[in-house]
Amino acid sequence: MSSEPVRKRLGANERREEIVRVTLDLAARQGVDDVTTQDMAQAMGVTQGAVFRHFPSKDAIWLAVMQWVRDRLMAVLGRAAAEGRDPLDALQRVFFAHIDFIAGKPAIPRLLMSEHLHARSPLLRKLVTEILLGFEAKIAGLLEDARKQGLARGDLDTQAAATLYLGMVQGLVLQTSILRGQRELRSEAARTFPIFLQAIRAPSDR
Amino acid sequence: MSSEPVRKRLGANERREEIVRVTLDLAARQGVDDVTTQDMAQAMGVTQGAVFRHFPSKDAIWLAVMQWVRDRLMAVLGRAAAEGRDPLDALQRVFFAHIDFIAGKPAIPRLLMSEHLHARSPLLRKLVTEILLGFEAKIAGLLEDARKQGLARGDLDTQAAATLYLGMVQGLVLQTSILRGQRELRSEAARTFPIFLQAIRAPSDR
DNA sequence: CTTTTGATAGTAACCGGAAACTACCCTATG
DNA sequence: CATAGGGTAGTTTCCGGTTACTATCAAAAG
Repeated sequence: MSSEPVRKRLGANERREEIVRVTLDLAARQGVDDVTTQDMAQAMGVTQGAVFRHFPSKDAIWLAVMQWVRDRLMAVLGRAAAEGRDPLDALQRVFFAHIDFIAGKPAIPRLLMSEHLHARSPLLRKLVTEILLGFEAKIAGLLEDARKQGLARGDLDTQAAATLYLGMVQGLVLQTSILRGQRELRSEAARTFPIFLQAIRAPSDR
Repeated sequence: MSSEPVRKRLGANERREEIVRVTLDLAARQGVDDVTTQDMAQAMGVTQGAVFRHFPSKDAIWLAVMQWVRDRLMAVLGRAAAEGRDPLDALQRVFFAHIDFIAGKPAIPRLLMSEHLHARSPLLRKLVTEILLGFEAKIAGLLEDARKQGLARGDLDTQAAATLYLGMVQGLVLQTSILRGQRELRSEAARTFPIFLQAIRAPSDR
C-alpha cells in the first residue's frame, strides 16, 4: 500500500477519470452515501481540497460517475444484442450481459437505490430516468420483433413484459444485495430467466 | 399544521408508538437517511432531546420501525392468502395485497434500499433477511401446492419462481420509485402479474 | 541548451452548519 | 410530593466547500 509517495501531479483529464474510478470503487465497499470527498482524496493519495479543483461539487462527481456507467453499460448491451441470432436469443444475451456487468460493479445497484439519487439530486434522477426508459424501450423492441417473427406469444403485452424483465433484473440485484453472502447473483439469474422465457414464448415453441 | 400547541406529556408507550409512526411518515417524504431526530421531534411538537428519553439510539428507532412494518405486513398477507380459493388465487391476492401495502407506505421500499440497512446496522439487516427468506418460503409453498394440484406446470422450479415473484415486486417498486410521477405502482402491477402467471400456469389451463 | 515565466495541480488550514447524543434542570400529573 | 416525561443548552464530530499559498511542468525566450 505504500507505493505512492511520488504519485502526484496528474493531468486534469486523468485526474477526473481517476476520481470517477475511485468513487465507484469506494461506493461498492462503503455505500454511496458514506463516500466522503476525504475518502476519495485519501484513496488517490491526495488532499481533500484537490478533489474540488476537478469538480465544482460532490454532486457533479456522482453525475460523472453515472454517465460513465451509462456509457459502459450501453456499449456492453449493444454488443450483446448484436450477437443474437434472433430476438429472443438477443434478449437472453442482453440479460446475462446486464447481470454480469452489475455483478462486476456492485456500486451500480447502490447508486440506483441511494437516497442521493432519489431525493437530493434531481439531475441525477433525470439521467437515471432516461437510462431506464431507454433501456425499457430497447427490451420492448426486442420483444415486439420476437412477436412478429412468431417467437413470442401473439397476445403478449410487450410493454408490460419489458417492465417485468427490468423488474426481474432489479429485483434479483436487490435480493442478492440484501442476502449478500447467501445468494449469488449470476446463479440466481440463471435459474430465473428460463421461467421468464416461459411467460413470453409462443405456445407452439415449447 | 399548527394544531397542537398543547400536545404534550404522553405516556412512554404511546410516545414510542408515535415516534415510530412519525419516523415512517418522514422517511416516506424525505428519504430514510435524511430523517434526523430533530425532524422527528419537530413532527411531534417536542424537543429533540426528548426523543432519546424513549430510545437509546437512532438505530433502535429504525429497528422498531422495521418490526412494526413486519408485523403489519405479515398480518395483511396472511389474511390475503387465507381468502384464496386455491393456491394460485391465494398467490394473486397476496401479490396485490403486498403491492397495496407498499403503495400505502412509500417508506418501506426506501427502508429496504437504504444504505443504513445495507452497511451500517447489522441488526437491521438480519431482521430484513429473515423477513425476506420467510416471505420467499411462503410463496414457494403456495407454488408447490399449485403444482401438486395441477394448477402450475409440473416441471416448475418453484424456488426460482418464488425468486422471480419477489423480484417482480421489488423491481416494480424500484422502477415506480425512480419514475415517480410517470408510473403508478398499482397499474404497473396489474399489467405485469398476468405475464408472470403465464410462466407458471399449467399448459392445459390456458 | 539553458533560463524564465505562466498556467495549474496540489496543499494546509479553515469555515459554517448539521447531526447524534448528553448533563442537568424543570414541571405536570397521579 | 414523588417521579417520570420533557425542556435547555450544550459538546463533539464530521463533512462539503473555500481560500491563500506552493510546487511542478511545459513552452517561449534568450
